Amino acid sequence: MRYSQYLLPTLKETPADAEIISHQLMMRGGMIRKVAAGIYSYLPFGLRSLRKMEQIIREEMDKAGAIECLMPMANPAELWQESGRWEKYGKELLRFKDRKSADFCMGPTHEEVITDIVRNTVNSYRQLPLNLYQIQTKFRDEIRPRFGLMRGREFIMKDAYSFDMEDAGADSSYAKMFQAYRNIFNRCGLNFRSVEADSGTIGGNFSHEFMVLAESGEDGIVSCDSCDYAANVEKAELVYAELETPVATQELQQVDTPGQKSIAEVATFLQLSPQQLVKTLIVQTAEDEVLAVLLRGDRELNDIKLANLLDTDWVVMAEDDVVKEVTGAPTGFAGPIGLQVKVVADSEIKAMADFVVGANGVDSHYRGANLERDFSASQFADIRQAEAGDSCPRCEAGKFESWRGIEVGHIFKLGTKYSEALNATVLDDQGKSKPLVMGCYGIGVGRTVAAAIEQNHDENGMVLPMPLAPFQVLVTMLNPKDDEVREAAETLYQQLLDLNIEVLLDDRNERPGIKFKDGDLIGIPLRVTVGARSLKEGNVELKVRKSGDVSLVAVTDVVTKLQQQVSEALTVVPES
RNA sequence: CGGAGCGUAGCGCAGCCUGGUAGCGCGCUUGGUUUGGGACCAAGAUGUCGGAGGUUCGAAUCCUCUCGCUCCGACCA
Repeated sequence: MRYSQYLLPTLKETPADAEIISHQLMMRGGMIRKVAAGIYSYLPFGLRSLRKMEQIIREEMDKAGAIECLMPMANPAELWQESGRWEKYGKELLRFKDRKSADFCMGPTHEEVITDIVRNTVNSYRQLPLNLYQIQTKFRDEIRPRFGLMRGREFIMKDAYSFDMEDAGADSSYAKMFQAYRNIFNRCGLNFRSVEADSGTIGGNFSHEFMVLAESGEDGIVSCDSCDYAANVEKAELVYAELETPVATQELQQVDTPGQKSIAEVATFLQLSPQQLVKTLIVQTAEDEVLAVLLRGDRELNDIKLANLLDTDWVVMAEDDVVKEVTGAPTGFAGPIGLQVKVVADSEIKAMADFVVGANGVDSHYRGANLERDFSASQFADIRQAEAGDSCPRCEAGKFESWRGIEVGHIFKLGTKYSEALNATVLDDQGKSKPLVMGCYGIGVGRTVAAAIEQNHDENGMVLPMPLAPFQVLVTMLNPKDDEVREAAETLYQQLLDLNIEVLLDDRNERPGIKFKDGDLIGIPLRVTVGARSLKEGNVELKVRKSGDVSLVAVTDVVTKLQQQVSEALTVVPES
């Protein structure tokens, strides 16, 4: 491709509404342009990366035995009503009517449609297992789209759905996808973790997320420093070897704490550390049940664990007036002593004695509070958020390390939730009708490219890994008006094209500074500079974008060298 | 959804408080000089000041409504 005839509108300045680095660089590098909130156009340069990502996914999915298909963006309401999600999915589901006033929605995911296909086309166990996937634009009307392609409303997703007769078969389909996903992200050259995750509202009982490690990640994850356990903090289990309640040494004593509401304030006021306090949260469940939750002062509630424990869809912090009603005090002074509502305590509380709690009165706390003697909890459980330094639940010695991650893939075992709702059954070898056991597997295509930039950039611009880079080689023709320079660059360009190397020739009539700056910004992995100075000696300059290493290479050798370096950069060492 | 902020040229912004000819930088066009890290000179083009209504002799500026966008919050007990 010739730069002079291409559309690659780079920006010198950072657009005001781009918050994170990948969004800024994708805008500045002429990859995307915003059309509306959370909705983007992919310009030619960005599309090339996207297509590469898609191709890697296709190859690995095909290799794992999945089959590509394509389902519609517009879904009829009937299917969604049948699964019950027309009501349940909420405002994220973009609904509209056709000219006959029939209800439709833009597909945010395609369980309904795929299950409909399979129930109408698959009748026998002999046709299984089956894994169908598509790469399709999804629409989810997010509350708050942000970060460019990272959380858009319209976005490209690879979604796959597996169908098996038995649970064991579904496990094997899941395992294949797990490995395919590892292969995909390895091939992209990404630093990622596969972590255990909560399956959320999609349902099912087992799930892994694939997280690209990056500071800007929206998820917290922990991984063990000595075994391969890793999990989303929403899910990460905590274990305590033995929790012995220390002997109480203090009497319960009320203390005035004027205006001291937060844990930090109370701890400072009483000259104690937050670990010596117990915080009492008043929460409400989806069913409007109000209860109190106890946590060590420095810990954070994991509301997903709590919701799972209580077998409810969600829990929220109670409103101030509810807190007042339950505790008799404004928020900030709740405590377990004398409370009339159910009390659920984090297991860790068992290991505490002589702690401080709210006294359910304005500007009042208790010191020297002790379990059983002063109050009791109806249930102890793991309900707090895991943190760095916590012990690994899977191995003896390990401690958690914590990371921020960008969720680029998520795989679920669905079970029979959708097949039962949509009556997708097949006959087994006994001639008996059985619901299919399903799994579903997603990858955010655009998000993965954004995550790759998030992980691979420097102060001058993008440093995309070779497998995702829009072009492999940039040939910079320094002075197009110099015949020798022009001819040498043109020849090189042609030779690279002949070898099927993806090359962008910067033949613009611009000053060198502009070409170098743009070259750094767009981050093509290998850059050859053809200029009069080196050419006099029969050389061109080869610069590796990532390392910044520059070397003089003879014109006669450069093609071979480039070919070698491109192919090396595309070679992935397979996982053992 | 709650809170905050912003909509002025393609991009980044000033002007608004205190109403009176719509500006700056970059980019763009033309000509010339330049050509190894975002050049210089000269001459240009470009705006429903997000939209609607109101106040006023007069509104980018004041008032009301509306639409769009961005950020923050959803761990405070």
